[in-house]
Amino acid sequence: MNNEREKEIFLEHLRKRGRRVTAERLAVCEEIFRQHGHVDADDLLAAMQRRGVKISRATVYRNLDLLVECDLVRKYRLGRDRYLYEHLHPGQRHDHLVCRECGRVVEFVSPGIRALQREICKAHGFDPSEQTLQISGCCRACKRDPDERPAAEAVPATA
Amino acid sequence: MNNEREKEIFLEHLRKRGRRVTAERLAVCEEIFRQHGHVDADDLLAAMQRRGVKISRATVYRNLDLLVECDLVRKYRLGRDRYLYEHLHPGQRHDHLVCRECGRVVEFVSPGIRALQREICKAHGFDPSEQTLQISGCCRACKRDPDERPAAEAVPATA
DNA sequence: ACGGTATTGAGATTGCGTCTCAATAAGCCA
DNA sequence: TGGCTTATTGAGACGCAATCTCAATACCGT
Repeated sequence: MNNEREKEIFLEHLRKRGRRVTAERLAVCEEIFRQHGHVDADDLLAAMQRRGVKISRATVYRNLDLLVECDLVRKYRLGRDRYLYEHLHPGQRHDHLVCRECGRVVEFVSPGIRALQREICKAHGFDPSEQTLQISGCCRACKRDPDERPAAEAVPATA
Repeated sequence: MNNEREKEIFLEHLRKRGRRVTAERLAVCEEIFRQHGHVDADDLLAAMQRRGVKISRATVYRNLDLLVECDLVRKYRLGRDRYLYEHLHPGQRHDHLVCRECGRVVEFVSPGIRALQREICKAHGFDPSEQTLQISGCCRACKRDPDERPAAEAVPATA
């Protein structure tokens, strides 16, 4: 993983807009790159503090938004709650199945759906910047054992 | 529009679960059916109060959720903000293009995407209850005249 | 190294959605 | 129909994520 390449994208984005490169910005950038799957802002803050980084909650929010601007991070709401942030590898867009019972999240990629989305945008003269497809329902495990929920805040099984 | 048919679905849903039929429930049901496009809970409350209905905010929320349960109303977040509620005509599922500039919302239907979604669910043994596809970006009008935004909180152009 | 100015931090603030609990009323039954 | 049980309502409190405020800090062009 050459995070260097992506960090450079971030720095470039900052410079291009005359924004400053600060220790906090680099720290947020590095931390979100270290994370796998979906994290919320407080998770990230906690992780950074555990690592000894001194940074405030507001700054984490602010700088995550900067990373979203340059497409290195995706920001969305999965279930219904808070925002989740996810490190976005260039050219690896995916969508989500979310189980309402156990919270498990499964990622999937569908080139077919992607293509149809592009068609729809073209038909409407619409210039897409972000596309979110999210299917919530009941996963295989929960259908089988409606009670025995696999560890509530679940594994982001990348199936 | 025979809202009668749909109102009956609601009443049936209530009875089936031993829940009571109240004036407030009927009022929320009728009001959301009267609305076109997407409204949030407070819009709906205001509309009802304007109409002389006496009802509390909490009750609006509670009863909207009841309507969501029986698939007469869809509840989701469009941009990033609050929940939006939308009267759902049976068998007319659609998805949304949302313009980040002017807020305009365009609905579209894609049977092809629907079919692919079903396939994906099947492949994962996933039992879907709600599917949301949302594409945000820049609409034709805003691309043409980046400044002249058509009436901020926009028309739900059903194209 | 200096100075102008963007950025940060700590805590206050906002605002949606939910919860609380006493008062009310729906609906079953005699 | 009237009485009784219990779900539902209303008013306001509450929780909580995200944003905002503004003085202190530190980035970066000169």
